Amino acid sequence: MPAAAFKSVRALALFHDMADANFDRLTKAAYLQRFPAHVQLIEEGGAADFLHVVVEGCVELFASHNGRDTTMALVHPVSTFILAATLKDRPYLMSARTTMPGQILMIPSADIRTMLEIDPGFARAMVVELASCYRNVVKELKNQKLRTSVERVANYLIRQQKRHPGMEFALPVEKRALASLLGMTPENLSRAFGALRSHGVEVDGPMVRLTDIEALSAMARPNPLIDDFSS
Amino acid sequence: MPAAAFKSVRALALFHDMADANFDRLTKAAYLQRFPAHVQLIEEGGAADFLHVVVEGCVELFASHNGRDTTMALVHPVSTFILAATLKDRPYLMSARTTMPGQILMIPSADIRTMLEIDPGFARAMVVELASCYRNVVKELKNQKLRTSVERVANYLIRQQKRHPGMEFALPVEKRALASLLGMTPENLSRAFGALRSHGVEVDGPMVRLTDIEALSAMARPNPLIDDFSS
DNA sequence: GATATCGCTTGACGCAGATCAAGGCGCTTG
DNA sequence: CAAGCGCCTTGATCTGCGTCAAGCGATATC
Repeated sequence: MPAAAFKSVRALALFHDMADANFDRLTKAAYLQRFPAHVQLIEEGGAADFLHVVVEGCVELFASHNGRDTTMALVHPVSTFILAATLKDRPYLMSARTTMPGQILMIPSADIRTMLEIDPGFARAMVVELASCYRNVVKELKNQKLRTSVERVANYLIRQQKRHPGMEFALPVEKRALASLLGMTPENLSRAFGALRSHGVEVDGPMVRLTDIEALSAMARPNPLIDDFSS
Repeated sequence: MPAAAFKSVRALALFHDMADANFDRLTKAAYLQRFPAHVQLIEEGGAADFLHVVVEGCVELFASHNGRDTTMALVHPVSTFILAATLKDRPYLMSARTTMPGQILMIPSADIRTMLEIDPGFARAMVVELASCYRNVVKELKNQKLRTSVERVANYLIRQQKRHPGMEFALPVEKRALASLLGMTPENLSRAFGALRSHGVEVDGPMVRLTDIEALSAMARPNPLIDDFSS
């Protein structure tokens, strides 16, 4: 594995407290692979043979049922996904596909489970990581059940703005995927952007500028117990 | 703590691998309390001072935002709730109230976190427990995003039926709470029951009889990746 | 035993958001 | 450069579900 990738994975909270020897052992058994855009990495219902780490690019987690399907989350570098299935040795609950070219590190699940037994630091880090994942899904569920679609869009934009230093930022994925993540159709996302124009939202292709955060916040009513993905 | 309660808590997977001395220490610092029905135990946003265990009765987890509120989960004996907030030492994301008289064991969060450091068996069990919680919320999110309200009701009934040996069973909570859990209004839950009559669903007060599981399943389309809460 | 209260049901209505259809724009491809 | 395709937008229409309002039955209260 290239030194840069090695270093960035090592820096993850999940692997930070791990003994050096154990981390080396884990990465020796792992594969770092490049993928083009729009490649399906895992399929819902399949066996959880690998823990995946997005090193570069972006991965969309989605789920299907009865012909419908919905985006569950977007995973950005550097973070892991489908940790829980790996640990429980249970089928994946979500499928995953790349949204752009990137690099994925795949670590055999069996090695992760072994490491859990022998490295207490890793076990503790895992507890914290899983607790965070759990809380993030709970927030997403609250977001879905307690807000209208326009409110979800508005709060999404505010959250994105906070991650970016400048005045404007680019949507990280296609609008159709964003719409699905927010639990709405692409048509209604367009209309929502239109409705938010009067609250200082300017959308031009993938670029977004929020010219009046005050006004936008007043209608969006952000709530740390839903929107703060770091707590 | 009475022997019966002690034993049932000890039997939880979460505490099963823990050293005896550590479990004793944990329970010594804990409070077992009786509560009447409809008492709020914790408030969303509050500090996570205790890990709670439902020993008897039933607890409703719910969340509020902007005047709306929604039931997030129903917790039956014997299981823990708000594990993640306890571990991360972060504010609760959900409020909790009893739906009937019962007993709750409250273990100081600080003790749980200490135990995580010193008892590797506990840390491992915690990983598995959190992974299960995470997967259950993911399933709930899929349930919400991929199904109509009538489908959610139908699948809920099928799930309940599986837990009960006999021909009929009682709804575990008031219909209004059930409606909220299923992401709909009480009015629409009534109408959904009406619509399901033609699929062999007979509802009389809190009692439910499914006279034609085949027909019900045909319309509900249960899916283990959404409905199987044990995997 | 009359009355009030609460949980549930039923009907009428309105709205948010899905669906259907058409058209525009920027990209790729020959 | 033209043709074709994918993504997005806009408008028209449909519908699932929420809201509002009234009524019903069981339990509680005096």
